[in-house]
Amino acid sequence: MGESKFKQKVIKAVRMIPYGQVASYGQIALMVGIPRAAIQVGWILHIAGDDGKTPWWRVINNAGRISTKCPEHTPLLQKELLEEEGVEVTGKLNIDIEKYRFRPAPDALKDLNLDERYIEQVIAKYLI
DNA sequence: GCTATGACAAGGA
DNA sequence: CTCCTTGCCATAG
Repeated sequence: MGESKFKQKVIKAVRMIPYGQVASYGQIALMVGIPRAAIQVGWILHIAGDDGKTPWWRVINNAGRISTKCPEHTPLLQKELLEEEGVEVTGKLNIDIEKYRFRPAPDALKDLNLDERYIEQVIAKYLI
């Protein structure tokens, strides 16, 4: 399986999101070391997220909205999966992202091979 | 190596 | 609020 580090790290980061919490695509991109690759995160989840082990439904856009258009993984399905975990989703697919946002501990980020300076940036953006 | 493609993000109209 | 534009960058072909 000659998969890229990027893909492996995205999957790993998404699996870190706890039950009942959510992260944005940009947040995952930041966590894997490529701050502006949010759209690639969506692409990875679209292709490889549905493996039964990766909670793709816990990833939404930073505006707090469900943004999948995939016919196999519909917005309604994502809404239902989130609601099963206690995440409130409005009829217009809006979520209070700050209320449910995954705020990883700095130690957990070290598992993703990031240097300390970079971890400070991640913390500054999402943990404050 | 180049072009096209986006489950994005942020800012403007 | 919604819609559009620009910036972005990993893959696929």
